[in-house]
Amino acid sequence: MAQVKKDEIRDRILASAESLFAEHGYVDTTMASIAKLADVSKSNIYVYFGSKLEILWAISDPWLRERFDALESEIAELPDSQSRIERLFEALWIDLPAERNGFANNMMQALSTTDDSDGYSRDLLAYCETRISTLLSRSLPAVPLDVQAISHIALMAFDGFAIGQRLSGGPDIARNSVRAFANLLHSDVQSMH
Amino acid sequence: MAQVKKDEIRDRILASAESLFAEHGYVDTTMASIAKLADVSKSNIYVYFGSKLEILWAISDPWLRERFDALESEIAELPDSQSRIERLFEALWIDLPAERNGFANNMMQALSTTDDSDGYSRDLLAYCETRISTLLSRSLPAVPLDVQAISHIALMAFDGFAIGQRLSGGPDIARNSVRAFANLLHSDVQSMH
DNA sequence: GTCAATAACGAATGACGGTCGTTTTATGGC
DNA sequence: GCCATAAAACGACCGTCATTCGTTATTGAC
Repeated sequence: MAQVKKDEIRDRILASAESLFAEHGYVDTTMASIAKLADVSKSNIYVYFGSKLEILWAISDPWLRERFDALESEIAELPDSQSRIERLFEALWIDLPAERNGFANNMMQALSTTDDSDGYSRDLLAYCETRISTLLSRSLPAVPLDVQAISHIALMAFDGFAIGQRLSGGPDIARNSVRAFANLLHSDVQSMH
Repeated sequence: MAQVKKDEIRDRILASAESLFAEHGYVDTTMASIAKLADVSKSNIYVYFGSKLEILWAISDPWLRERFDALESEIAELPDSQSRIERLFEALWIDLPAERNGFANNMMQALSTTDDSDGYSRDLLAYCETRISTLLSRSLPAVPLDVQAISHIALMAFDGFAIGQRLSGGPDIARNSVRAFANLLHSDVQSMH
């Protein structure tokens, strides 16, 4: 009995925001620029999304889920424990933080400035941690150690790598970290046999 | 030959900002409120500091250095490797992120939103990583593993714990992470003997 | 005491996220 | 096909904030 929200407009807003967030970062992207690129009035964006932050999560959520799905398939193909673990942390600490011009850093901007009032963030992070736990369990030949705690550390470090992406000294350090951590886990599990 | 900057004014500005950042967080603290509490005009703050961000670093820098000094003394007193390592990660992942109402999160806000143009951040982070490396080397009974890489991971995870402080599920998870990681390192080094 | 450099100030300025009042448009009942 | 209406869409506007500007007041050297 009235006009109805169009998926196409919603998608245009998301595509516009995604592109601009990736290029300039979350804080340096204005609602005006999102509106302009989407060819929609600024105020109309608020018909589709409650806030700028909500747009960010609407982009981040499916992106992360998709990346974890892809990673799960990829890891399942790998033959041995060592390579599975290494691939897991490589994806989490190198590939994901670098993807789409460091898009993950936008999530860190949001997480660090948000006042927890968004249930969003907590849920999404919890989801990620669960996925990491599953991947880790499947990657190891045996599961003697506290997988949940290790997964938590891995996720916390992901935050750091996401932020550090444009700062900390190049990809070499990250690569060493991946190798060192994988070795640590691997040798620990080995020693239990 | 002219009026001169007064240390007392500078200190008042820093004290005011420190208190407000701790209470409301970096983004929710306004220059106006800093000025008011310091009993200084807003514009005069810019005589002493180039920007709001510069104030944050002027507070963070000595704070971190002092905390590392204190931690170093504290760890030196501990009798065995296991307790030294645990204390190190407890300080880094629990105490420091919680201190002063989550002040470390303000640094994360700054790091994630800054455009690297500040050499500040990079230097300070490098400094922290060096301190962690030293502490880690001194805590372990032997140093077979890649201490630098492990320190890097520890610092990256610090970022995550600093952000997660107000989000992630309570202190229990962090405490488990500390224990799990300490065990991991400890048993790894042990196995080398 | 005078001079010049600059600390200190109050009043702008420009951007930004978000809201408001109004207009336009799609839709379902007739 | 037409009307009533709810909601999408819009442009103007608001409040807030970091930062800058033009001016005044203070200081130390001579």
